[in-house]
Amino acid sequence: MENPIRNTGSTIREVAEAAGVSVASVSKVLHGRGKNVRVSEARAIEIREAAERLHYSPNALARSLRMSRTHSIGLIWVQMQRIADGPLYYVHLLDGVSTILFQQHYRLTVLPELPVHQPVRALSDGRLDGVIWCKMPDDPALAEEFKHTPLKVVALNSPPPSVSGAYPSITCDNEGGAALVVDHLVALGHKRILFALDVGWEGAPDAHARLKGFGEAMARHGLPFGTEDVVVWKVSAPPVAEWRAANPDYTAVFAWHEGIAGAILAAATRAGIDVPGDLSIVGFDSTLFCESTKPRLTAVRQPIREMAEAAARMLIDLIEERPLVTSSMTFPCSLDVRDSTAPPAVV
Amino acid sequence: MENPIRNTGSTIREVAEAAGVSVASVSKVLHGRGKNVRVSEARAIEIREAAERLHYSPNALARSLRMSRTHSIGLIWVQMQRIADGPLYYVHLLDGVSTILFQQHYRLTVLPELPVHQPVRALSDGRLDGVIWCKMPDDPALAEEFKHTPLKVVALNSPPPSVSGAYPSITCDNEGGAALVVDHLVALGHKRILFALDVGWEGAPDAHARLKGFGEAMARHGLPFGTEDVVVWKVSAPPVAEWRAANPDYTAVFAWHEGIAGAILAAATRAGIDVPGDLSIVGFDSTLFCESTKPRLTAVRQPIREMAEAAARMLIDLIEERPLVTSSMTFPCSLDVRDSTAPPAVV
DNA sequence: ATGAAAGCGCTAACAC
DNA sequence: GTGTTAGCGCTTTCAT
Repeated sequence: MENPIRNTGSTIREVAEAAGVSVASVSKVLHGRGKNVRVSEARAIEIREAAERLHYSPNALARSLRMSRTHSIGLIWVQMQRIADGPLYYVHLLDGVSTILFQQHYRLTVLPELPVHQPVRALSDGRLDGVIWCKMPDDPALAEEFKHTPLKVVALNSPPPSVSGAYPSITCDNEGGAALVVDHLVALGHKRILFALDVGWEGAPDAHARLKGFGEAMARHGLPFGTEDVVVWKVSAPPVAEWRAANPDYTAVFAWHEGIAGAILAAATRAGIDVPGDLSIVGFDSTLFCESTKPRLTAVRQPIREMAEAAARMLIDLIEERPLVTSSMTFPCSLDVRDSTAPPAVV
Repeated sequence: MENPIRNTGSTIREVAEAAGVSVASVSKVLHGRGKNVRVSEARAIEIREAAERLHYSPNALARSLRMSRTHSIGLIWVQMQRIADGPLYYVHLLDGVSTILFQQHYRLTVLPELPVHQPVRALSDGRLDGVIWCKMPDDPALAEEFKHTPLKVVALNSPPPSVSGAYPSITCDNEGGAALVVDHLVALGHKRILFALDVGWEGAPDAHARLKGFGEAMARHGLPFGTEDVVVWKVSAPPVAEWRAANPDYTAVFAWHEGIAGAILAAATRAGIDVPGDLSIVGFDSTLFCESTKPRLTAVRQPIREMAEAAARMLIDLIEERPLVTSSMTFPCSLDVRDSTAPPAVV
């Protein structure tokens, strides 16, 4: 490209020429920078007029290059896919993040994909002042990358970093949330409960934490729980009928997220299994989706909006070099009991 | 800021020095630019090694400044507010736009707010290659601004620009969608139908188009329709009970979007009005929300995801200066009949 | 109060 | 093949 097409209007230099002054004065008047530059009111007026006449629009790229500051932050949510079709987790997340960001005059760039090779380095290309990284894996390779970049990060819904204090981290109490489910089901009279993961997400830290909390709560109630009680099913076709036929003693299913819970519910209904009469189903992430199923899904609610807001605030503090109040926060979960759970049928 | 903190790692110059070559060679090897520069394989290897050693990360800002190209596009959806709580229109929109963008290696910046004064100029600051502008008003002041900026725009769900060919425009057939509603209600036996707008959105072009289509369809069926059949209600508290008491002859309500439809439904239920027995209710934008109400809402579906994808494709064509196939597209709507409409009670 | 000039990191034309 | 250099548009120091 020999003559790169200008994608901005006129430049500060053109304004300076039109007004018969130096670029320094224009910069001072139009953007209030350059504290050693003093401009008389008469000149200032001429400058503003010239800028108006030329439809001047400052080039933010040039400014950012100079200042090493973009006022844009990135939101990383790998595997987000079709957010409208799946769990509404990401929607609430986006809501919370954007609320704070815009109110603080930051821009939001969404990054649903990352280069597999050296993602941190790729992010450190100057365009972003910082990133909110959702479900960041606790990967030593990433930690190594962080050492060589000044990129600011806060982790959201990620496992605690193995190097303590490596980056601030915001999570919900996944284990406590899982315990809530067990307590609820046990109180209803359930004794044998299946835990369902979905293909492609088996390694998700959230999933692990929920499974862990589940196992511990079962133990606390003196109930048996082992690897045979965990399945990994495809959201597109959970083999509920087959599983049911082979395992008639289970009376409840706890799905690690509400999307797979919905899929299991649908499959059960198709197979003629009554929910909650024959089988209780619970999900994680209580969203609009849980209201739209039939029956409505009992689910754990994590305060994702508040968590996202906290993450955004923390990141801005980090960027603007304000001291951090806490370097990590854990939010409690609660349980929204709806219509997909009931006492087990008396056998 | 005297010593702006570098927010990127090492520079191309440092790599050049480390490898004992010129910056031109580094640029060529690392980014494949500079077609007049040829580099031997041996040198290339040294350069790559040096870059690795220094954890080099190219500065995208500098590159963009030089190239006048950022590979970022903006999505303008003013008044988006809490997307998770309201109609899911914006979620599907985001879904469609991001799908195409990421697949074409563009980044997405979301802009839920715009400066009231000279928004176009503010957008033309070099950071965005183009924008998808949702519900852009047909404002002469905007048109004037567009004349002085090279910013690429495609309008989504906006009225056709008064200056023809000013910018590509993508809409759904709002009038046809409204007609679908009337046809459905009339077929059920309804004769007197209320049209509901909501406070703050009375001026929305979409709302107008739907109202227009509604009136025309009523006329086509030989049914009366006038200003007395249109109300502007607050989503937070639609006065359904009062209206009902004063106007017992209406048997159906057509709300211009599903959010207000849901609010009307809730208010009716609270007032002891049976839906659809006493009153049928229809909304516009058939989303997950319509599945979550009780009864489920009959609503017009606009293919917003496809529209958003088309807008993104068009914008990229514009930016990359490929000839445009069409400068405007209108997508047809359909009607999702659910449980909130039924024949009117026989009086 | 004002201007000249250096430089942020990069690309590409041009010279050798 | 390879290096030199002139910008992209801006901020800021330093001289006047």
